[in-house]
Amino acid sequence: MWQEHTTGTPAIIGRREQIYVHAAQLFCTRGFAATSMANIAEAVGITKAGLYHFVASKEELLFTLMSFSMERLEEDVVAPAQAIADPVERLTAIVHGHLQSVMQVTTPVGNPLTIILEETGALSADKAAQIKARKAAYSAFVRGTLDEIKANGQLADVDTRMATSAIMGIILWLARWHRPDGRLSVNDIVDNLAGIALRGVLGSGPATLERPK
Amino acid sequence: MWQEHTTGTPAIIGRREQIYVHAAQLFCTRGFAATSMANIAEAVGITKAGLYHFVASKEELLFTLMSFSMERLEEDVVAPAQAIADPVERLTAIVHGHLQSVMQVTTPVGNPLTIILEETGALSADKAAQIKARKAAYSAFVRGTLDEIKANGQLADVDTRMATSAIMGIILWLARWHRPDGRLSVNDIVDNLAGIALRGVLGSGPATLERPK
DNA sequence: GTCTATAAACGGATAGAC
DNA sequence: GTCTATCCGTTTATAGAC
Repeated sequence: MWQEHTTGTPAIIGRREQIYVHAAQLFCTRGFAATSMANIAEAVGITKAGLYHFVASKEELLFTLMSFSMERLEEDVVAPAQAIADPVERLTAIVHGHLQSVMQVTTPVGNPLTIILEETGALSADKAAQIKARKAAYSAFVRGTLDEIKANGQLADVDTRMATSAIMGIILWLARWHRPDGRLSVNDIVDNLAGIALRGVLGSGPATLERPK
Repeated sequence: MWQEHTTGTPAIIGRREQIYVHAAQLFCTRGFAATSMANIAEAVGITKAGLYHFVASKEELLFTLMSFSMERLEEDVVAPAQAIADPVERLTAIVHGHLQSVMQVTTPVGNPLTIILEETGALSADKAAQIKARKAAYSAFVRGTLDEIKANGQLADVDTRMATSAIMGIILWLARWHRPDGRLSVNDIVDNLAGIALRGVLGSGPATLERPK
């Protein structure tokens, strides 16, 4: 589906794929509500009516993109990590995998597929519930792994919900700001951020930090 | 300006303040583009035309809120931290201060003043440039502090831009998910997240982390 | 599959009465 | 300071020709 993934041979992608790529970029840049179907049609190079030959509605288009995004996360990040028994190793795989996944598609507007996942407010109640449930399952997977690490005495003295939030924050913020023309390589960015996240949540002795007075 | 700040005596706040509070909450929940002036008027309890007696335009309303939000950050977080000479102490104050600031206004939709700062795309070019410049100044302040820490050999082996991003991600993600009815106290959340952020970026010996194969 | 044309509703913003 | 009424551009979505 994603144009950037095609390599070598000239990209031959159908109208449907073109629509998804351009819609995701526009939703990401301007936001869902500020993007009109006419904007998307123009980006693709067809008319608004032509666009409706492929998609039933603007909302269905967003839902399709969100579902695809969650599918990538589940298949590319969660599934491989689930095969890892050791929780510290598993957490390392999750953090690196999710960061890699975010960096894999680098557009001038960040990572559209990750960013549009925050537009659940634009979906009808039942569609929003579906996406939220899949997000909650991912979050529970991360927290469960942190719980195991804590049970093994390998976690820093932190609440596992807070640790999950911190890790998510680091990853999702990357998706917002990263641009393909950056100074650092993909691997450098992943290593830096994963290092900070893992060092932050994993215990390395009883070194506690003081709050400022 | 902010309703939650009033204590003791019954809150007597003017129309203008009511408008700001409700607009910020709506912009935060639905997004700027998805919020109509009629929505805001209804929340305040006046008509759309009545609303225009107080605000010149929808965009000016957003800009006012964003400017106020940056003012709070600069006065409540940056200014006190600038008085601290030691860079590690200063970073600790910044992280705790910013987290406290985010937690100070806790609505059922997170922290509106922080979240609406991501709507610069809805502003005209010159207004957007003003807000972006103030954000960049804050970011440079954090990174400069990290540079000093690195020069003192007290930073983990990370790029200071990446460390800034990680810290921001942790704080901004909190602003998105936190709800006032939570299980943990404000201090617990601040301490947990600040601990993770500081432990992540500060060096505690040459303990490097390996990437998964 | 893509177009022109158009329906029906909603958006920001204003005029002018009270 | 708040209202009713209204202007006018834009929006989602559809009808129907080619």
